[in-house]
Amino acid sequence: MKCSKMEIRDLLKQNIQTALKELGVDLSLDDIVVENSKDPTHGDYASNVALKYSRNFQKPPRDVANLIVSKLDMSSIDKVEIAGPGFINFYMKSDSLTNIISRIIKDGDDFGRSPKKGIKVNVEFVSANPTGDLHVGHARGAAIGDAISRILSFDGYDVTREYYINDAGNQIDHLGESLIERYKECLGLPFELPEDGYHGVDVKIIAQKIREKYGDNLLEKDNPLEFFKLIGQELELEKIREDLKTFNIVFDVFSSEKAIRANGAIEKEIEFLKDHIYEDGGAKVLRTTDFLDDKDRVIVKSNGEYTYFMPDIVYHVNKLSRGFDQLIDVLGADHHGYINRMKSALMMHGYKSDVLEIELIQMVRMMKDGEEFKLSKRTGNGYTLRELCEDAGVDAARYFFVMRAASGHLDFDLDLAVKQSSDNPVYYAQYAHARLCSVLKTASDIKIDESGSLLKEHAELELVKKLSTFEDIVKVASKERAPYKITNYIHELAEKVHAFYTECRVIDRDNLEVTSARLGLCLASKIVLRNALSLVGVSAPEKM
RNA sequence: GCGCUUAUAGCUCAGCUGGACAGAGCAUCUCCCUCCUAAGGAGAGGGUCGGACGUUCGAAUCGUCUUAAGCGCGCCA
Repeated sequence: MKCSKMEIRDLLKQNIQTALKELGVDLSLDDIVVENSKDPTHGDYASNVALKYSRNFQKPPRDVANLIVSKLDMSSIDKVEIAGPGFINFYMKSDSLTNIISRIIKDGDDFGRSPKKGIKVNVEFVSANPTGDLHVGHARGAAIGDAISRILSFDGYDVTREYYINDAGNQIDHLGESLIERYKECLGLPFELPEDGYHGVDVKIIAQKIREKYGDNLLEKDNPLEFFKLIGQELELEKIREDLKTFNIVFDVFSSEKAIRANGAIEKEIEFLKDHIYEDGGAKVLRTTDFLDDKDRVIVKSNGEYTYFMPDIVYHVNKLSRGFDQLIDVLGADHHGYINRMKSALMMHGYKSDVLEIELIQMVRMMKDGEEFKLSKRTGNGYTLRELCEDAGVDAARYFFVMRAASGHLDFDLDLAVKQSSDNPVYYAQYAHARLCSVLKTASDIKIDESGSLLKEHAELELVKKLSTFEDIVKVASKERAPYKITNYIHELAEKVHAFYTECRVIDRDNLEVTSARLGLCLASKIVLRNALSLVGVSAPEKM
């Protein structure tokens, strides 16, 4: 038997590579494609090398395929077929497929995890202004940002989750002003909410809290606005932190714009960039068109104020100065115009354009009874993350947000998310896990066979094959920053588990050998399902 | 006007970076619990991959053009 440390696909690639070498063609492993056959009549694995490189041989693809096949090492292969225009289909010996089971059981929670790469990645997400509750748009960014972080970390990156607080802009001024008016309202004084202030009930609640905590005389302070700004923001942030915590997300770093601006950081940055800056009508403009942008960007307005872009440059430079090799910003899709200007600014610092990667998240439409809704029935305000967690549950919410490619719009079907049935993909997957746990528990007195050598039923081998692709899926999801690949995988794996469960009865007291082997498969499947679910922040219940 | 994104089954989406008859899930229709959780399984119908041209042995995938939708283009954040 071959060494089991490697995936079968990689073994086949090597096998083909050496065969080609003997035929005088040198290819790297990356040039050789071996895929899991979608169609079982095409074997377990298939390769198109003969088609792809038939030119090198100046022979028809099928002849090339024959040549390659004649040089293959057949020790782990049951049979090989040449099909269609020249595909090589591999049928593996079943033990070479099933010996992954022992490896999964041995690695447990770490199955699929890559060794540390020593690469530091900063993932910035949510970064909502502390001026109100998180809404569903933030929630999708949160779910995706956190899932990306989990996946990268599992794939061996050193990940820091960061939240950027815009606490220096005039949003906070508006918050302070609104709070003062709401505070007056609490005291029974005449009040008038500022036009561009925050009119929501949540601000009123915070005003009440402030009154309860700090008393009725706050307006007599020297600078009540500063006070309300500061306290208000603190309370808002506290709320956001709590909501994120119930959403199962914990940030490593909260960065404050104010702190980053301190000590003349902006002025120093302007000095640093001076060769790329010109004046136009009293404003300072950054020549981003020298790099990737299609338009130069104002960084200092003619009235001397900074645009939003300016401190943001400082912030990104700050992040890089903290030693990160890679920055990832998870932003709403409406920020796409922002990508090239920020990259340009970083390039002025000598960074390559791809140190910063921006994941754009498309809008979420909340659907109920087949219709879109935006507002909460209870408060009349925007529908918040907190309400979503209450209505749909954290697991369903996180799964749904992540289940589609970030670049696409998402229709969030609340009815479906709440439904406890097979239509609901979250329950489908969790149920598969719970079923496995249930079997393992019922048979806890029976020894588990980890070799997999007795597995030969179709449903068993299908499941095994699915298990063996997990490591590959993780790498792809990591590379593409694509959590939805994980949920797709979860669904496929759950499918195979359910099929196996119905087709193959596991516990048979009269046939302990087969029972043991199937228990091994159950355990391995349970482990992989759990690991996959944890990558998207969804729990794997033992019982449902 | 310029730029970005999207277009695949009635609906919501995959399609592994060019391959073998385009796949799931909902929804519709059949069938399956004397047995480890039926919150499950097996099967059926449903598509000229927005349109046109091109590159290639081979295109949903790459290129150009075109149509439609969303978004961005301010000394806004």
